[in-house]
This record gives sequence, structure tokens and C-alpha cells, in this order.
Amino acid sequence: MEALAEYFKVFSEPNRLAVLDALREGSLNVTAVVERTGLSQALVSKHLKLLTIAGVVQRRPEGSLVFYEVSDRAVFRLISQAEKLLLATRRQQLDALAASL
Amino acid sequence: MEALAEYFKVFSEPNRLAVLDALREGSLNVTAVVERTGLSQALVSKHLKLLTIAGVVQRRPEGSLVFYEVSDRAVFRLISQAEKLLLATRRQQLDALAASL
DNA sequence: ACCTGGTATCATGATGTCGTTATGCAATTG
DNA sequence: CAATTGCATAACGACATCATGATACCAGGT
Repeated sequence: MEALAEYFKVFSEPNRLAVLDALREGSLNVTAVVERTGLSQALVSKHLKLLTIAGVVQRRPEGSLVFYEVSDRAVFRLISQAEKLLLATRRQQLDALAASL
Repeated sequence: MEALAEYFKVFSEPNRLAVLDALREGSLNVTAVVERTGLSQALVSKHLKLLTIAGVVQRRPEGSLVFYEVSDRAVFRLISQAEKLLLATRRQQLDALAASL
């Protein structure tokens, strides 16, 4: 339960999701992620480190660059499922609200 | 992305997961959740409130009791999928570690 | 050996979250 | 109506997290 909560926490931060989203199409180096997300370099580095420690992402130094890529693309399914559930939930909430008027 | 992160955050807390787990088998009132989780009453109330606001759980007052239940059991699938991914990730990490020795 | 571009880390301040204790309040019971 | 039970909320302290700016690090290239 501990560990699972920690895992969910990885995805509980908008900028981390943005970084992850940037990595949807494959391997990118840090600067590329910075460009695609518009976040500061320090921030991207930090989030990438966290994602690496969590095992969500893999680090691959190549010359003077460092490439990162998602280690298991199933994370994107997890994210999609959460999105779907979130939408369903919102719909349900609106329905309940409407029914109470 | 904002909203999705917030949603993940709901599941990023061990005690909240414990409360949710207590609700696996159906509707429970606050005291019952307190008993099953061993958490303080105030804490359970707070987490249940959060879960309600997030739409994950529904509140149903009944006489002097207040029952809560999961609004969409699909959350449990989300949780299971995260557990599965987490395990796969850990395996992968161990393999990588072993390979580097 | 020195730059330079790319990446990591540190220190800090601001903000958020968690859990506790104590209290409030509503419904039920006596 | 008084007492009790069940739940919610407030105030507080401890701690975690996030973003930033500054700086360190490191590999190539000159």
C-alpha cells in the first residue's frame, strides 16, 4: 500500500505528466524535453531523475547527451485509463448535480 | 493535465488507499471504516471527504449514520493495473541491476 | 588546457499535505 | 430536555514537495 501510493504519486504532478507526455513518441535528450515542455532545465532534470528512480523512465547517456525513454509503454495505458475514469466520474457528478435541482 | 494529476493525487496516499480498500466489499459507515482501517475517526472523515469531492466515493446519510461507497468500481481496476505495472517495473529494475554486476 | 553546451545538483523560500487534539453539531435515545 | 453516539471541522505543528537561481560537473571541440 505504501509502495503503491508512492507509485501513484509519481503521476500526481502536472509537470511530471507533461514530461512523460513529451516522451510518448520515443527517446529524447534533456534539452529536447525542455523544449517540448517549456519547463526550466533544472526542473526537467529533477523530474526526470524522479521518474528514473521510480523506474518509469530509463536513462541512457550517449556522448555528451543524456537520453531518456519510458521503460514500459504500459504506463500510457495506465494514464489513459485514469483519464477515462476521471471523465466518467465528472459526468456522474454532473448528473448527480442536475438530478438534485 | 492539471486535472489528471489531481486525480492521481487522490490515490497517492497510503491511508487513502486503505480507506478505499475497506470499501471494496460495499457500503460502509464512517465508524466501520475506522474499525477496518485502524485510523483515527478524524482522519477517516477527512479522507472520505477528499474522496467524495474527487467523486471517487459517494456519501449517503442514513439516519444518524453516514454511509460511503465507491461510485465506480472501475477505480479498483485502475488500482490493480497500477499494482501490476509497479511489479513489472520492480522486476525490470532488478533485472537491470543484476545485468550490471 | 580552455571553452562551451548539455546535464545535474544545491540552497532556499513558498506552499501544500498529513495527522492529532479538541471541539462542534446533528440525530437518536433515555 | 439531557445525555450519548456518530460524524465533521478547526487549529496547529511537523514535514514534504515544488520551482527558481546559482553553481558544479563533464564531455567534446578548438
